[in-house]
Amino acid sequence: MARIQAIRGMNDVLPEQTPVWRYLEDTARTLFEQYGVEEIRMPIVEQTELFKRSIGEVTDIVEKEMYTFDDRNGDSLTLRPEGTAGCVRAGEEHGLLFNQVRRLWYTGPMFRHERPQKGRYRQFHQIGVECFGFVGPDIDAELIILTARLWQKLGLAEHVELQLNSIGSADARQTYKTALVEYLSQYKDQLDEDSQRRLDTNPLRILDSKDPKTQNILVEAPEFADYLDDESKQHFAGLCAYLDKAGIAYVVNPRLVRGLDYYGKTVFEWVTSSLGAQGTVCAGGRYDGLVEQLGGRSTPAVGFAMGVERLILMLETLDLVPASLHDRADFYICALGEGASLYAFEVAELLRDLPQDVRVVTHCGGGGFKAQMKKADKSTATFALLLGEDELQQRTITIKPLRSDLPQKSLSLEDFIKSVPQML
RNA sequence: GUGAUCGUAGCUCAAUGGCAGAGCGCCUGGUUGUGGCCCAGGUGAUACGAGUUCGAUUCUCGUCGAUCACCCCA
Repeated sequence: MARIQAIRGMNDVLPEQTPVWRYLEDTARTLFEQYGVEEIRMPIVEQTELFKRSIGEVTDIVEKEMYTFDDRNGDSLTLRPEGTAGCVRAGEEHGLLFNQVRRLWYTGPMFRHERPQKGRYRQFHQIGVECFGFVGPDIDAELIILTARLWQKLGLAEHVELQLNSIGSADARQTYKTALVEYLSQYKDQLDEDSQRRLDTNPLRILDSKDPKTQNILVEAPEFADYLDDESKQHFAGLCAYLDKAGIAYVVNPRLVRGLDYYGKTVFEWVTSSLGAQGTVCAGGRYDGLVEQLGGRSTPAVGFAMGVERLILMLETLDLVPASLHDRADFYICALGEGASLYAFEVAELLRDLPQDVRVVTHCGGGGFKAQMKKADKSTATFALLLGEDELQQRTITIKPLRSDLPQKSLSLEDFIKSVPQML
């Protein structure tokens, strides 16, 4: 009797959880509309090549974390590990990026074959925004201001910190990378194992190594700020000016780098200490080279993605989920006897006909009033409607308030329906 | 991919190399038409597979899964 289970790291979102998910999604959606950001929906599967070309061949994501398989016709396909590549592909394919500006957002599942732990799953969800065609730092600032407003709305503002950095132009990064490798190579033996490996693969990553000895060596390392190109410097200064004016606090973290190859200039992360090891809840940056790299015309771009599971985890641990989210019924209709049950359905449909989207649960499955009332209580309904022989004969409704001490009363069906708008 | 801890009822947890317990939940009754509180009764479990043993839920191994951390990342 081996039961079939969900795939490791791929979670069901149960009815108790879905209201929180919707709360987050709705809040974000409303906010995006306030900023003129349009929704786009992309497929979950893309050609493997798309991710190799955008994320970078030597990144961990591409090397060992992608769900890649051959289609029946032999094409190599991959479950998307992130949203940016697909968004660029779609925008490019449909001419959305040609000679114009765009603000786009999307949400959905992403897939990475990692070992699951708190705030990290194999199927996880992101809400992302990507903006195309804007060169200046104003759009970078706007995106950060947008996210800050989202934390405000969700009550998370006190629990997240904005970290900011500029990783400069590709040339500046290359020059710095060479200098860093040269410096670190002197101490190669003293570096931790992972950092020794990264010396060849991704030296910038060594900067945020957690190993104390490595951190010690880094104290004397060349500073990236000294290698930053003038254009990136100005861009960064411009961004900071916008943020200062908007009153948004940030920490410049010179060690902040990105795991994906396509970033340049602005990078930022919103981090929290309330989630354990997975502290990043939202991260993004500028990627001016990506569109061209994927075969399009050179187009400046900047974007970010939020980790939905991580944000929900935060809302739950910090007890910031509004209790009202779990209210899901206005009326629970109890009926005793066959005739009354038919009457109950009639009443229920009349209620649902009303213009204000009344939420009605009819009791199905029989049983006495006592059992039905228990269900009514559990249903979160504000009122129980009791229909028995008397009500059926007289075409009346007995209304019992469940969340207050007000007495129950009986009304004619017609009067009841009329009074519903005042009741809710 | 690496390491540590761990899998007992729908949920949270007990216990034992020899009949597996509780609380919550759920069902019924205490009210032939009334929820919450209370009382009584009922329901229901050792992840899967091998091994050791007279006997394994307990000991060993494997598989699957969970949790936390590393790695990586949202």
